Amino acid sequence: MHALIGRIPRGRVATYGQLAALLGRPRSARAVGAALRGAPASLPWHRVVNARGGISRRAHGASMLTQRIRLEQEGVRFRRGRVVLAAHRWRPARGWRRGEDP
DNA sequence: GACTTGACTAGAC
DNA sequence: AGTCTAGCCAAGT
Repeated sequence: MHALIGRIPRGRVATYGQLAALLGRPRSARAVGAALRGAPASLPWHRVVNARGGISRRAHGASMLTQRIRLEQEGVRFRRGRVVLAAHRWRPARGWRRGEDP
């Protein structure tokens, strides 16, 4: 999971559902967020957004703004408060991860 | 090991 | 366009 998120390149974003699917659990998008909750600051957690490209709110409300700012600093463009997924969605190559394959 | 929670999503209204 | 609802299932209690 962490390894996967760590592979998201600068200036790109991935959705919770997308990451879940890449892990072979297409219905576990929420678990991705839950795992992110206690993730180390070293992870580019800010590159994970919801299916619409928006920043999901969490319990403390804060840090949503931080996420947007960090993304903008990486060159990610926003349109009406959402990431332009068409331009920034991460498209990982197939078969990069230690031998897995659907 | 049952019970609740929720950084999700897709579909309906 | 926004809001609600119902499935979902890994993490936390």
